[in-house]
Amino acid sequence: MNEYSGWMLDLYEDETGVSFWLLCDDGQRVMLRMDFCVTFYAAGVAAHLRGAWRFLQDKVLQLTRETRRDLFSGVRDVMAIKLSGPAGLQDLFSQVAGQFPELDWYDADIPLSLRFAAQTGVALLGRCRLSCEGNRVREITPLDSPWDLEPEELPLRILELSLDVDPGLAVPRRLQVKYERACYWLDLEPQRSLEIALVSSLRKFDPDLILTDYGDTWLFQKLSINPNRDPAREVLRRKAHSYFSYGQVVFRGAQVHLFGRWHIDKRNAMLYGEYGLEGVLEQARVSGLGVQEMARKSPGAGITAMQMLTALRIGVLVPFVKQQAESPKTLEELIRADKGGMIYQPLVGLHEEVAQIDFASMYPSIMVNFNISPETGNQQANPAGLVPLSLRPLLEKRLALKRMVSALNPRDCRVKSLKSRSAALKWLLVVCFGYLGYKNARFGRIESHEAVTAWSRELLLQAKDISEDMGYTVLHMYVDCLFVQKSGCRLAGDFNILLDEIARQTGISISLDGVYRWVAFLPSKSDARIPVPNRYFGVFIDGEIKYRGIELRRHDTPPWVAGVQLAVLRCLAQGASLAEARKLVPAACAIVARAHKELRAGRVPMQELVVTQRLSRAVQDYKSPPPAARAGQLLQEQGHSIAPGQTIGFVYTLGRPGVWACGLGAFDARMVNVKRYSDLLDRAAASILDIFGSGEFADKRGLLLGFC
DNA sequence: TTCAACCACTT
DNA sequence: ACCCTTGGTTGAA
Repeated sequence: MNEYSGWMLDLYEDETGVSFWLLCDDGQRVMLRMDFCVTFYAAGVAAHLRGAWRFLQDKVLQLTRETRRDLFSGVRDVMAIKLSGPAGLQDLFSQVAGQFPELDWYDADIPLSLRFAAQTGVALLGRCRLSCEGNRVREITPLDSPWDLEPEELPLRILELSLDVDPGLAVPRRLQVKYERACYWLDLEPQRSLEIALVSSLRKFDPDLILTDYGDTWLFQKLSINPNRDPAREVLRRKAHSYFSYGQVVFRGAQVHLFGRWHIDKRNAMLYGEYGLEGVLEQARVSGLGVQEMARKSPGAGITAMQMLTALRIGVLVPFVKQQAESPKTLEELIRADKGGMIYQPLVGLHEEVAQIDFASMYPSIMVNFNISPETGNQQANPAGLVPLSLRPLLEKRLALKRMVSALNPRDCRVKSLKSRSAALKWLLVVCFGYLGYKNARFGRIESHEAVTAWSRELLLQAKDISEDMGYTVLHMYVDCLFVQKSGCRLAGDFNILLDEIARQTGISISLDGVYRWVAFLPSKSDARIPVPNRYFGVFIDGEIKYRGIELRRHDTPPWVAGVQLAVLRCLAQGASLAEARKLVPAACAIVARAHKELRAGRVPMQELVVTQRLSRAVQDYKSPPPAARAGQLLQEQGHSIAPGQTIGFVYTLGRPGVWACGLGAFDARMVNVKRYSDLLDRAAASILDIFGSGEFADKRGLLLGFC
């Protein structure tokens, strides 16, 4: 008998059960094998079940009759289909489900790592102790939990590979290799020598993680080496695809997954930029999904995984496809229910003595506090539902991490990692609400979705009433935040009593985002009398600038325009009060005027003028192609492949087709459409400056140009 | 010049 | 593998 202890790095099916990799406490990386049975279920009318029984009889380890709970329809008689290992489950299931489509199928598509976590209590990235005979595991015990706040640090060996240029824009020539303190460049040609050098680096460093730029979409597509730690495996390749999410088409490049070690392509990872590697690991840890999966999938996949794990633990069947349709509604109910979050239009203009207060994780808190779940009838009195059960630990962990951050000195080296982890958990929480209303979610139900928004409106109105009772004026409310004003209240402490009272009465924690020196709520651009929600900017008492909805926040604002807009804001932020900010308006105008001059003189670098936009469809499917589609067409004519959901970078140019696409080769600076950029800049400047004067910014600019 | 269709983005 | 509106551009009358 051998004993091992360490972290579970990787887990995948093999011929007889599962293979997994352990990062041992003594630094060894070992591969072990374990017997592992898997079960899935079918339910339905007896005749169909008998047919499926006969079909499966000689193909599986065991067939039994059991009773299990379906979240929506209650206890059901089911046929349990047990296999001796996960290998072949997918094939068998698609065969039998194809033959007997009338049956309801359960637990048929649960990721292996979740089954393993549910059965053994050991999750990926978790610590465990093992007893083995040879390389066969006989006993496995968890040594920690994904909910530990400060897990022992995982001593990962990371190898970084990055190209000298974006292969979408130019032909890469060299590859940078980084490992611990080593850092060197390799030539990409001849490929044979590159491969020999890489194989030797892999052997020498034996990394747990290969972190690349464009590894998915380019490098590992091109190379013919096997970068796995498990040499018996081929890499797993997934094709590029586009899908619809968050109301838009998203393009995912092809993927290369490894066995025994991980590959993450930073450029093909969903939200890597938001929370980095720390965040990805945190999401993988709490969701139970593999690191390579979690990095490339949306947080929605993580939430689904967590709900599946909860279902496995509490013995609820996981439907193969969602069973529940929306229950019929009267027209009146439809109209009443079809509302999102509460919005109270802002009072357009500049304001002082204003605080912004936010409910913390409002929607998830509502789901937990009011027991919102498909099976609970959204009644608090019922036993805790599946959705709140899977959400509560997440919510509590994030809160605890945030508390740890605020207890530390901001310069403490642990802060960054804690913040990344907290941001990663936040995304999981945010997406959970959307999933309640998502038609293909396994555990969604539109009534629950609506119950959440109904509660959120109720709570916000409650907060408004409390504020007004306490003598504050509410200037603006938006979904989970409110802006309150009271003369004499200029410091954070002045709002404590209000915060305490709201938290006490609503039962949801609320925090002060900050107190503004001044804040501007902007009107609609088409009609200056009409306020628009959530379009504002302001300066907090500590000098920090906050802005929402203006050009700076948009992805398709060229960096140059965004930069000037930010410079204008920073200029105004130098004033200690609104009165002083007003005095700085001419200086801010001068910044804009100088920027115009730079542009006309051709001194703005091309990269600063690039607009990036996402294509929602194939280039040829546009009826009136926007600039990004025309840029895409140019690229396509040059032989690039352009897929829906892909992001295109382009510069506005003179004449037809009016754009130049990044990746086309040489750019002629004389082609820049100066008028177009000039207008974009004026618009961005006007977004900030118009509110400071009664006249149009454009008029003042004309005057100011005379001075400059 | 006006207007409706179309499109991308934000929260 | 999340739902739903506003600001801006295009292209035809």
